[in-house]
Amino acid sequence: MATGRSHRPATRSRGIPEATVARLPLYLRALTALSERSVPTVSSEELAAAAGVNSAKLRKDFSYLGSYGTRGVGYDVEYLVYQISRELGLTQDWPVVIVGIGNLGAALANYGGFASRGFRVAALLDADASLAGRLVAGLPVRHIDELEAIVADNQVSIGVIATPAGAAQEVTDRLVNAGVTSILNFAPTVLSVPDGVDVRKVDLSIELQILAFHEQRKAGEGRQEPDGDVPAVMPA
Amino acid sequence: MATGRSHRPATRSRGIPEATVARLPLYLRALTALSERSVPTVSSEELAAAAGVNSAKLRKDFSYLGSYGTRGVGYDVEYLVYQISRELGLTQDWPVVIVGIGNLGAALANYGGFASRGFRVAALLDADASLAGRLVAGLPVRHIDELEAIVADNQVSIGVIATPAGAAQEVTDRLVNAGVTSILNFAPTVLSVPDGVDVRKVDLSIELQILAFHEQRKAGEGRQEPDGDVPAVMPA
DNA sequence: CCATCTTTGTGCACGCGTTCACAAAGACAT
DNA sequence: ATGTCTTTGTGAACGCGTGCACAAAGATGG
Repeated sequence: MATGRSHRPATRSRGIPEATVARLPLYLRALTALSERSVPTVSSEELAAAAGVNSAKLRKDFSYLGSYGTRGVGYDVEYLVYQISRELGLTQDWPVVIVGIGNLGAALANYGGFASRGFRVAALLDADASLAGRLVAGLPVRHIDELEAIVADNQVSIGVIATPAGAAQEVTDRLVNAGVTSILNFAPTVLSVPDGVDVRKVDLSIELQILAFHEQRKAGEGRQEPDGDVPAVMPA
Repeated sequence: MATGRSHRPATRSRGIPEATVARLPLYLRALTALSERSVPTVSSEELAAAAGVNSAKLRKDFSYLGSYGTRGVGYDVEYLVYQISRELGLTQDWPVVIVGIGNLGAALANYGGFASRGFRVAALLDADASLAGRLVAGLPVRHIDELEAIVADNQVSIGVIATPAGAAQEVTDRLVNAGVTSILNFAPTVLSVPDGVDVRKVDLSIELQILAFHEQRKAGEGRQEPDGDVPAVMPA
């Protein structure tokens, strides 16, 4: 089994650390909000508070992009919006297909955060033929068998998987075969992909489990734990 | 403005590193799949492949929980499922409320990964009164004004926010006031919470933007980039 | 033109996370 | 019982990310 690498082991793409790249969308959102309020400039301290990060970290992040600030003044909001957008590749059009139009797929199709950032939903696909033709977010749902043609015709390079876990790998294989090189996976499965294909995973229940861990710790803070205790079930 | 800390700066809760905690749900899922296939034992190598991680990392992760493996054999699947579940606090019942029953909220309510891991949806809440009473995933949608009573009556400690960004902070304040101490936030906003309250964020569009960044890098690999060039728009 | 004040950009140190590589431990065969 | 073989558990090294703290840079006022 060719187990594809899901996420690069901290590849520093063109000198920009992965951790910084992951924060750029955060800054971009905060800056967009400032821009809509016609705020001309912003200091690292203010912007950091708005984005929920440390100001030193923010300044270091920006320093990887270049020296876009003015000492004593701060950063020009519009200019920075442009620079970050360009760096993230959001100044160009990214056609995406969403596969699996259940509740989650519909939520994604309706999500305003996509269209406003250069992402264009090229098509909604589902294996359920009875869904075909129904309008979701103004787009007709199309049958999964049209996948290859749609990807080719629209030069789609990004696919979003919102199918049940069982279908995710097959959909992935078809997407990759058709030419998709980036996949956002909402299905709770580990996907195998060839080298050169990026996969990012969003798992709804994992986050909840992490919260439960910390919540348990809070609750059991005063209480005496049996801790190293042996459970009822013993190993073979 | 009291800007609440969103995520602890790598607090090592009870000796278990945060990074390890974040991977435990991954292992748990892989182990559950093995358990369903009645596989009795599994080696770190096999399990690591199934979970999509490095085997050395997996062994080190498990070593924080204790010595649950048998050298020369591997790990007992059932035993490990139990240990990880207990560590994550999934052996107990966690009532959660979901606020904002749009497409995303409905998707979350229907998501099977919750119920199967100790999470019980105590209530679905929405500000839209016309939704009240409608059944989603077998549960009636209730009005947001019932929030405080529901949280108190069911001893809810975990809240899930799937509202539009504009409503997220107000909902958060009400949840926290009512006694919720862990929040999973799907709204694209930075939430302010008092100390002692955990917030985890899932942002649908951020992941897509990170993919776009890498995709752009792939596309522009051979091409000559102007790179440090000055854009048409100049800063003030 | 000079002094002062604000805010950036970054050198440096520290700590966490990852990975390697191997000794210890146990299973299993003879 | 003894040796071999498999696989765990972990010591140690390394690299990345974070945050402090400050010098450099520029704005602003006199």
